[in-house]
Amino acid sequence: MQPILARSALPDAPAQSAHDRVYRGLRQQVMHGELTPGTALTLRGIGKSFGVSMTPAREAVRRLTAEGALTFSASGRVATPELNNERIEELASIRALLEPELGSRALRRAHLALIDRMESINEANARAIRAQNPVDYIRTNLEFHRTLYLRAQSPAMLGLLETVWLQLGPTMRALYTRLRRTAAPPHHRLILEALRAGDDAALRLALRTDVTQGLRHLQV
Amino acid sequence: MQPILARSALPDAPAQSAHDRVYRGLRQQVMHGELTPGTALTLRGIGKSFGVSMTPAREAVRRLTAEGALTFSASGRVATPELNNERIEELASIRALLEPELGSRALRRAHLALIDRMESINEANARAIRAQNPVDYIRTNLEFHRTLYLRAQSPAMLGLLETVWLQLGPTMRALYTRLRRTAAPPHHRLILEALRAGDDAALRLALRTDVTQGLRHLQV
DNA sequence: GCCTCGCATGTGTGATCACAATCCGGTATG
DNA sequence: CATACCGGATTGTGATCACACATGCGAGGC
Repeated sequence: MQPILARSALPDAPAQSAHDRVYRGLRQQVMHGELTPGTALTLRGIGKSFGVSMTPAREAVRRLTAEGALTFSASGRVATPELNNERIEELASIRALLEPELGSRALRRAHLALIDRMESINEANARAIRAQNPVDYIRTNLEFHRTLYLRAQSPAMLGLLETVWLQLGPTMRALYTRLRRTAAPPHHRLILEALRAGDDAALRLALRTDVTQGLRHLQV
Repeated sequence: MQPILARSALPDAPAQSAHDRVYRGLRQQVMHGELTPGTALTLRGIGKSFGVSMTPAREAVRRLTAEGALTFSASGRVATPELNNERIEELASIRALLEPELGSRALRRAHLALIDRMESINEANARAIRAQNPVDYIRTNLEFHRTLYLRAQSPAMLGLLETVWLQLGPTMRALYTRLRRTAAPPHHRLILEALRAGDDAALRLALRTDVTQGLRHLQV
């Protein structure tokens, strides 16, 4: 069964140029944790794997480094970021700040169909866990949150949040393989219950703990 | 007298390549309100004004559009963003979310020298108002806030905030010329007082009102 | 006088190239 | 056996070019 995917927020619309295809492709690889921290990339390599020259690859990389999805070494070499604990905690606290706010804004507009959709994504998330598939797990987990936040009608805030997700992508992948979850994240149920009850305070709390819980047990 | 300027947070350090010079130059022009909303730019024009070819200009523009400092029209034309009221309010609410948090984090580490520095920047801000100089006004105003937030030791959060400032740059310029302030922003005094008193709640409130006040009276 | 069509100009895009810096092998040396 | 060194291969950078397309101005028609 095909999971229902909510469209991403940042890249607004169609716009199919070569560098844009490369950008979206790389962005997805990073955000969904297909790359582990410290993975080295080369412009020529990126270009070849997307069937384009260096020029569009360079532009895509510029965009992604601007969003923190990739880092430049001093000599201009590009790689996925290796975050220290301090930075991870800071990014987690930003999530803990933004996500309850987005959830709260979405709450007023959340109708039953949305909750059903989230429920279905959450089941796909549980399947990914059973299948020990880290990429699917990360993807469906973010999908779950994004589906809610899209209802907040706050594109700028969602864009900022996706930037944070992007920075955490490779780290989340490394984290996942380290602790090998076997059960679904318990807070997703709480989020859904709070949504159904229309309880703002409970929703904020559930989102906050879901975010901090996932990243707390990390010792790099 | 030369105002004391706190270094920006995002572009970490030295790194002097051609595209980086262009990036920093454009970024400053946008953030400080040297460009009004809707100003059209061309890659060749940018390149010429910085003495480089199109290539570095293109990369700088990509970075800046990724941060929301510039927008692409459908045909790839680049211009400073023209924000609608909805977007302005959203960005203001993001500032109202992030800035009290950053201020609160800085409060614990704020010593007297920092407050003195902010006082001095605030005087420069008042001078810019008397001189009817919008760019200096915006620059010193942001400098005032950034000087405080740098103490929060939260580079990722400050980076996100600067992205928001960047998006608001041209709009703040347009706003400034519309309402022609004649007095210093009243909330800066409250911020300084809360800092001196070490009062977290008062500081959060003062920052929040300073941010929302400045952008509330805007009807585009 | 106003609108429409068409062409000249301007503009972004992507490919290619030359170049300098960096990295990474192996080899020689202590 | 470990370490320093050297040279070839790899990599990012910036310039330049050809091309397709959008834009806008001017001429012609209504």
